[in-house]
Amino acid sequence: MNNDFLNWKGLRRTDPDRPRPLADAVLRLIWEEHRISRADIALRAGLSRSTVSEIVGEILPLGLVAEMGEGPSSGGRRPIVLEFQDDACVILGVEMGAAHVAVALTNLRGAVLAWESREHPVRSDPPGTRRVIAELCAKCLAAPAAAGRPLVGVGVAVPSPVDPSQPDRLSTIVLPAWEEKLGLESLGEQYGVPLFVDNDANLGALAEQWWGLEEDVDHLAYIKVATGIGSGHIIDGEIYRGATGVAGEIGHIAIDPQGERCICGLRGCLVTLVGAQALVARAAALVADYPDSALAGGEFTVHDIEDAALAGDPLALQVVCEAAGHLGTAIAGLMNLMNPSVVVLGGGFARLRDLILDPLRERIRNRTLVDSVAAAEIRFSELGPQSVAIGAATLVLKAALGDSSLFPLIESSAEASQ
Amino acid sequence: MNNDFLNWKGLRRTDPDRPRPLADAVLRLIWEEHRISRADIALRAGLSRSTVSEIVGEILPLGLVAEMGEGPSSGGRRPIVLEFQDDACVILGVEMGAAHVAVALTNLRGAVLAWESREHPVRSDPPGTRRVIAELCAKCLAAPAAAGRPLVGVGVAVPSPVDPSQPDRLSTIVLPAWEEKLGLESLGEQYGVPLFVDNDANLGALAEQWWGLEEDVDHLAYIKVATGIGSGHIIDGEIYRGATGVAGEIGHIAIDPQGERCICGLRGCLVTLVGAQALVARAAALVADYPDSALAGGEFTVHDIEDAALAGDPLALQVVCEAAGHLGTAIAGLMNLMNPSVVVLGGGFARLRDLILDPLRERIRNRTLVDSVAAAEIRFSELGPQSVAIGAATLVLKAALGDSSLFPLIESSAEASQ
DNA sequence: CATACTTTGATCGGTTACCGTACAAAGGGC
DNA sequence: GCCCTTTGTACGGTAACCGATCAAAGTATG
Repeated sequence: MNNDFLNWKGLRRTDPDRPRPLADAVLRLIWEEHRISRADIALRAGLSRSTVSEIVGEILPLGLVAEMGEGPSSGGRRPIVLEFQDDACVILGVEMGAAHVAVALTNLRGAVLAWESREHPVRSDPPGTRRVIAELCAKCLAAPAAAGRPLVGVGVAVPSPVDPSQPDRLSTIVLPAWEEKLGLESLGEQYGVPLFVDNDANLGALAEQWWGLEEDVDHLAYIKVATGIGSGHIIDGEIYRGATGVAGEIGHIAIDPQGERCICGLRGCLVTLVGAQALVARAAALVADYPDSALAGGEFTVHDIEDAALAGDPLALQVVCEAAGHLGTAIAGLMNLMNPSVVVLGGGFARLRDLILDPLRERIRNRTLVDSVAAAEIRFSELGPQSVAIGAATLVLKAALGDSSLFPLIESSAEASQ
Repeated sequence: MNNDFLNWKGLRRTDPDRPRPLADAVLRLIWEEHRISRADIALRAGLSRSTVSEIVGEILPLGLVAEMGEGPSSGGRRPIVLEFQDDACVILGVEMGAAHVAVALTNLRGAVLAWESREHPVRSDPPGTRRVIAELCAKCLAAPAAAGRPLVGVGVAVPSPVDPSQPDRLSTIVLPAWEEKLGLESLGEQYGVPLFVDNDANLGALAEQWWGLEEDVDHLAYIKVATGIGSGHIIDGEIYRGATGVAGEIGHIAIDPQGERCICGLRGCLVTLVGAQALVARAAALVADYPDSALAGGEFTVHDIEDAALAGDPLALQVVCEAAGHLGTAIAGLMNLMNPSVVVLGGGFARLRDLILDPLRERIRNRTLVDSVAAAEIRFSELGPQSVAIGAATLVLKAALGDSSLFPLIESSAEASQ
């Protein structure tokens, strides 16, 4: 509640320092529709045509929207088509993983224009990580696709909970060496753009919601199964962070009280059954029963197990299906509580796709009481390993579409208007 | 997303049919502050004094706010104190339980002015239930405290998921005899007021958030343990319903895969370990080991177990503590996923209070990985058995404070202004 | 106790951002 | 060729905010 009564039910005092309150809404509508005429804007937004004309007149010089000839007549004068210029600006999305850094340069439609990635001990080396990030960002901005295009902002995905009220503060538990400080302000200052930070799983969820689905979905869960297990949530169209920014910890949900002991001190957490180490251990334990397996006799990693499963190896399939079943139990619990309409699976484990889909679906069907919960769609990430970095860029785009003053001014906007 | 781009980040077109957009915000502020001067409103709301004066001039004749003399001077002219008239109107809150109906008549501050309750086979007898509801509502409105006070609206809590988009539709699974129709429109029409419907656990959560806590809490979970187990959630200050209105089903979360078989067809759901039947069965199974127990030799109900536990009976304590442990496991999972700042326990089981608090807290501490998750406060319902009905009334109040045109006009508003 | 300064609340003119109406341009259909 | 539509623009009107000003009624200060 606090001081937000002005926003109660969308009411808001007209902001005096920024021009025309509805301009942002119109700009966003044009973004959503890609190409739209003034008359259609008026129709869709419930504004009068005169107002829309005026607003568009103010928006055009920003260079984000251009008039692109005329559209087909529907029995009268042919409309002037306004088109959002997806490539007017670029955005940097940074992913900090546990052991790597990746940077994506995107346009205003989530398309990746440049991609840089490097292994790095992020956990233990904060200053080096900051240097690597700066370097990869510079490399991306030097790409030909970025030439002459101004930067909107930098989004950063961190492998740590992010408190909405203190975005620059990191959790001591997950990243103790960082001493609670992200320390990337200089990155934004260097380019003169704002910096946005959020949790990696949340940004994966954001990316999947914005770019991975055809339909508009307001309730989405993104589950990343790799070394660890994380999940991010979109609720009512917004990233869900919870009271202290730690929502979505699915990794330590109890699956089996008689199970293995977990690093968190308990037994039978999901990570003890589905994490990378768990899969390797399980396969090693079963290898005696499958002497013909491709994994028999030698060291192997999760990656090897996944490859073997995709090749049809019985041992790998056994391990993978068991894990999928456990994952299904956890996802069912998540669905019962959060009731998403789509669950997106990402991370290395999602490579297996059809191999794990059936055991997953069956377990979920069994464990969800209400039909409409079970009706949620289970699908795999369309963005793959880039989803988190793209999500970081999307965070910036989302902010700019909500407050168009964040968009940089574009000089050469005269040539665009035909 | 849909058509809501006008509400994107609080932007909204000025609504032409209703006067003065910010009037609602000012009215709500006065409600929040109880007593406040015009100057303080301007300060708190960031409006100019002239605007506030004008708005208050329009609000006063509604009868919801009255000038109550002057307050203390702070070095200048003494302010005129505006006071929200909590008793200007009344609200009906209806609770439909599995086997009973209860109706609360409240004022505009959640105080219960009249209370009617009756056992009734709600599940199997829709028409009879509707009659009982109408009867109890009439009884409440006939109470002296309601004399001359206009009704704002009727809120109804149903023991069934409620789809936000179709509030009048009931789930076939939970209440098959109702054939998906609530059929209470006539109740609202009879009094000429709007009808609001939501899930009972959600409304319990709403009531606890609005009236049960001293501080403002935006993330709250309400867990009701009685015959069954339900949970309702407040997220970012709003009732959380999920994509299809089924969020918060905590009862069938998996606790023990080797546990008892559940009506949902699985093993080890929370209800098989903590529900009323589960407690009775567990006590019956242990009664041989406790020949001196008050429960030995004879039939008993959950209520008896609770009473015995409160009296210090070892058998009952054993049963109750085990159940609290299981409940703690489920709550820990919920906290990891939803990250609330307060968890409120309601229902009959919450009577045990201190008896279950320790095993509950311990289990939660063990099962929550992140400190800030575990830092959530666990407390017991302050509203007790009335919480759901009060929540139903609160739903109406919340709607009216968001759209003051829902408040009825009050005739005798002249006498109030001193 | 008179004076200066504060604080509150009301009044009034000004501004902004919207609307509706009117109109010109440019099309389709009979 | 005529009439009717549709699009985009121009212009006056209006609702809802602000700032400045002022009267009323208090406190602080000499």
